[in-house]
Amino acid sequence: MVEDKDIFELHADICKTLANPLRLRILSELQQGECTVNSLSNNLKVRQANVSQHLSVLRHRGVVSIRKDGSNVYYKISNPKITKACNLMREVLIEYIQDNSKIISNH
Amino acid sequence: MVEDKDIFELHADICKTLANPLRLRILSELQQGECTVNSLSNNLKVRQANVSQHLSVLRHRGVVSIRKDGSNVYYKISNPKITKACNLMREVLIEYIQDNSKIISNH
DNA sequence: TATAAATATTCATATATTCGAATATTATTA
DNA sequence: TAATAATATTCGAATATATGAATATTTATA
Repeated sequence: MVEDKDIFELHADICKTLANPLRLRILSELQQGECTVNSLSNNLKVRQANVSQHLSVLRHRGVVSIRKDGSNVYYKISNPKITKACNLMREVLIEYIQDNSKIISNH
Repeated sequence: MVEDKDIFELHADICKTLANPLRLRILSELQQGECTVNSLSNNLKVRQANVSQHLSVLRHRGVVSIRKDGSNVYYKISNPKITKACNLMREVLIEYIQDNSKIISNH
């Protein structure tokens, strides 16, 4: 499948993977270090099945990887550049919000 | 609208904006410098209306901004960090592809 | 082996996105 | 002002995505 896609489609797939608030919250948790499905579920107050679904998306697109220990599955961010890219976008967002509030407060 | 959303939703919106192959191709063109709708349409071999639709998405989410000159509209990337974030993701992608081809060639 | 805990999957419904086709708007120029 | 060029918008159909509910799978332990 991956081989049939051009670089822009693959790139879009990565962005699509990040384009969900809950997946971003999960990734934000995982920036602290690896975490099990249940911990994520509890910390984020989101149903286990739902967390699991999103982790599946993240995993199949290579954004996170796993380590199994007994019946626990520990998830972690597979490439630190993912975190960097996310943080860069976060900066853009902050700047954007600040600019906007400047404009609003000028009126 | 923006004020009603939390940081993760806004972040997801940015990612969503980048999560389309054609929009990424447009942004890739715009990395060379500002460009009109028609030039983009011609360079990318995509219908003008379609390019215009995607530019509208990019603009309303603050990723690109415009400069008008007569009946021409010049589009450019509004924040260089967007480009950096895109390029970082591209690096992740390249690494991912390389790792995958290693795995494939080992079999 | 029966039970429980942790995780994953499937299905259905609701919602969002994409594109082409058609058409509208805006600005220039004959 | 009529015609043309550049750009934008609207609509509908096809496709993709997200969620909850229900259930299945896997692993550990009594």
